[in-house]
Amino acid sequence: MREAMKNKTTVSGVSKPAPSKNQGPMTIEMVAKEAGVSPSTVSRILNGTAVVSEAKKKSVEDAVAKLGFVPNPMARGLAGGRTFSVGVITQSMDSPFYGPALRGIEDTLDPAGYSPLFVSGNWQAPAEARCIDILLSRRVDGIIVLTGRLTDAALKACAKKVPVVVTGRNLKAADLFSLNFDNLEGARLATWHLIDQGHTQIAFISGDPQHPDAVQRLAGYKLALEQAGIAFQPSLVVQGEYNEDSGLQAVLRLMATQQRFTAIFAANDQMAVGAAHGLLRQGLRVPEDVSLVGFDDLPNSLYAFPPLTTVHQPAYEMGQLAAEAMLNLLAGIKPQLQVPAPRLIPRESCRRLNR
Amino acid sequence: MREAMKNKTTVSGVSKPAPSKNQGPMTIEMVAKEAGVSPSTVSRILNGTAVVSEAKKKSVEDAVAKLGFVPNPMARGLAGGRTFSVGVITQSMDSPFYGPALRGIEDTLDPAGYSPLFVSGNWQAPAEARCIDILLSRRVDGIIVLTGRLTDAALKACAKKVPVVVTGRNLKAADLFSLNFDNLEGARLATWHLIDQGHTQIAFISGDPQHPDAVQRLAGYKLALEQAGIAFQPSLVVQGEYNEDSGLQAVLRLMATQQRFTAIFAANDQMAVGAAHGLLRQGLRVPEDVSLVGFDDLPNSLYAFPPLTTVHQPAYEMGQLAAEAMLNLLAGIKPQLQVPAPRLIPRESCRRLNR
DNA sequence: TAATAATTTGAAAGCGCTTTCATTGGGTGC
DNA sequence: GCACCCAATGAAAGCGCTTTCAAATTATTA
Repeated sequence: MREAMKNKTTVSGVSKPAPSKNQGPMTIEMVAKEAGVSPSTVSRILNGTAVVSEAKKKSVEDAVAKLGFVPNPMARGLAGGRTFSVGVITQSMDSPFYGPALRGIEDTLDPAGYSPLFVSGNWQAPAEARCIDILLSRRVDGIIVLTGRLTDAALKACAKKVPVVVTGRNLKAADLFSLNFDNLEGARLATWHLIDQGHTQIAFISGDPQHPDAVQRLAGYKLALEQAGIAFQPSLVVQGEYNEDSGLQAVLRLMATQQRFTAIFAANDQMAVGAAHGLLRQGLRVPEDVSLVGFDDLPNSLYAFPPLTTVHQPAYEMGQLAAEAMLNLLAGIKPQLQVPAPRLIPRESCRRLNR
Repeated sequence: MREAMKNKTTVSGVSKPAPSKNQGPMTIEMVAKEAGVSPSTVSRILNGTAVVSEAKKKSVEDAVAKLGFVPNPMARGLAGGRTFSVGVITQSMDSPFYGPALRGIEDTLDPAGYSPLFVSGNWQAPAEARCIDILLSRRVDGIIVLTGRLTDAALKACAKKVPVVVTGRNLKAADLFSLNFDNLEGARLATWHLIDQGHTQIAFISGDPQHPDAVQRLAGYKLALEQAGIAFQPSLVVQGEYNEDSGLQAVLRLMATQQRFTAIFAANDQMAVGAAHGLLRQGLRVPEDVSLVGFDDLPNSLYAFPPLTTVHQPAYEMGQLAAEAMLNLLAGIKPQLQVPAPRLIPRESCRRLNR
């Protein structure tokens, strides 16, 4: 079997376009002629839109293979009203956290014949709204929103026009599916891990309270404390902004208050890494002097110093799930998907407190 | 205004014919009517394709604004043969190195009215070839290839069909522009920095030699050595694979050889971080016992432990430049762009050797 | 076997836009 | 004032595909 000959659109080799008097781009009509049927029939076979006799089906498939025909998505889009593309609103193309989710989306959409269209909202509601406009103007068949700051109402309004899948929320509406990771439980787990190791003075570096997950994670922290019968101390909570530097600053502020603590739970890994630097700068070692737990399990956290104990958030799988949900929605099926439960990943940034 | 009626493009539902004349998607014809001109004129004004009287121009613009008209890209694509989208082949959506480049591309393309279409090649030539096929089948107006493993010939072949911009290479062809970062000079700089601090026994963790930049960086290392009159010792070179773990393994192998060295230059930051872990595991401190230099200046390297001395590679700017070059190519202009020179970023992972 | 229903198939009408081509009014030159 | 040219505009022909709609074919029933 010569694979090489099969596909003339391929670029991988030095493969020149076939010598045949390949006039301009290939059309469905040429396939029809080759197969000895009408263009309508070819279209029907290509899309599985109607029953066609086996014989014709075979001959069309042969013709398609022989000519290496690929339908023009523009024409398809124009005529059929579908573009086979789904918009994805992420916060930043290079976010260490959303990156894997994007990959999951791509990997899931691709085999289904859909292409993702990524746009960045940069953590700003107006920018995200603009993203939606751009995507709608590109006539995407659906939109996946990775968290973000849009109001629930805006999302529901969007879902009136195209199917929407959103992560990090809990809302229900027609043509709108939401996937939510259990941030509260994750944070509870993280805090509990520290408590379990004998810590009672646990500081918390929170994220921006504008962010629903930040709120949830704070709640999880409090819940664990409560379950352990430890009084919540507001002065042990310092706010960061989900990035490294803010974690570092948070630690500095925390230490300036003279508060005593033996452990820190940071609401995400980036802040935890920043915190580790802050501690070090103050002459404190992790985990000898202070235990540290993060949240997210970024790929990098395994190589943090020391390797960071954290709560695994399955970003790649979330991407896959979101894409799958979108495919369901697009197919008119109600998605029945569930996000994996949070899992604590113990590494070397914590130590058991011995009194 | 009833939103519910508007959405006839929805895929999931059975689209009903518009109840009233005015409903359904807006078309250029409606704008034409509103402005009292012909559709052709509207098109010409929208695209700036021909001279039109000021008066009509004004009235069309008003009509567009009033109706909130947005041209259907499918129709535009079909009729005009352009999609206003450019394909971008990256290696992985979540690569810490290419991420910023993607952002640069997005930021540059967007204001010009182009949308990027990102696809991942996963460091495999066949996958990249498939990416090209996908992009071509989507009828992108041009393709930006971020490094990758395709052969030069394949790229040139691709450039016969659409304009191509590629990073990490040096090739010339019609409708093909390449942007190359000076990896050799960067590596020379890094090595020289160590030499300058008194190191003479400098190990090198190389990247996969399949990779042109890996080869260049090795050459830069050798060049610096030569310039300093230090003999190149093959046994001080160990190969990694551009990821953290391979850096760690490389250090382990290096130490197993009993080779003496006071510094390591890793061909990228990820391997440098891995190397730091490997050294630590062997009881060696950075920089007290071994100085360490990386390459790339990943956002994260500032928060490595210790903050990593590295060679800054302007990924975001590279993305911008690539996009700009593509816009030039698309406009029929020959790009005259240049990549910024490598810059050493001294941080805390090196120390001066005092004898 | 005639008549009707069911199944395939092809012809043709768009989808919304760009672009060629022809037309309309002026200017211009003599 | 007439032939001629140029700029501005509109009519109409696609771009390549999907999807009616109706025709052609085959299966079923009386």
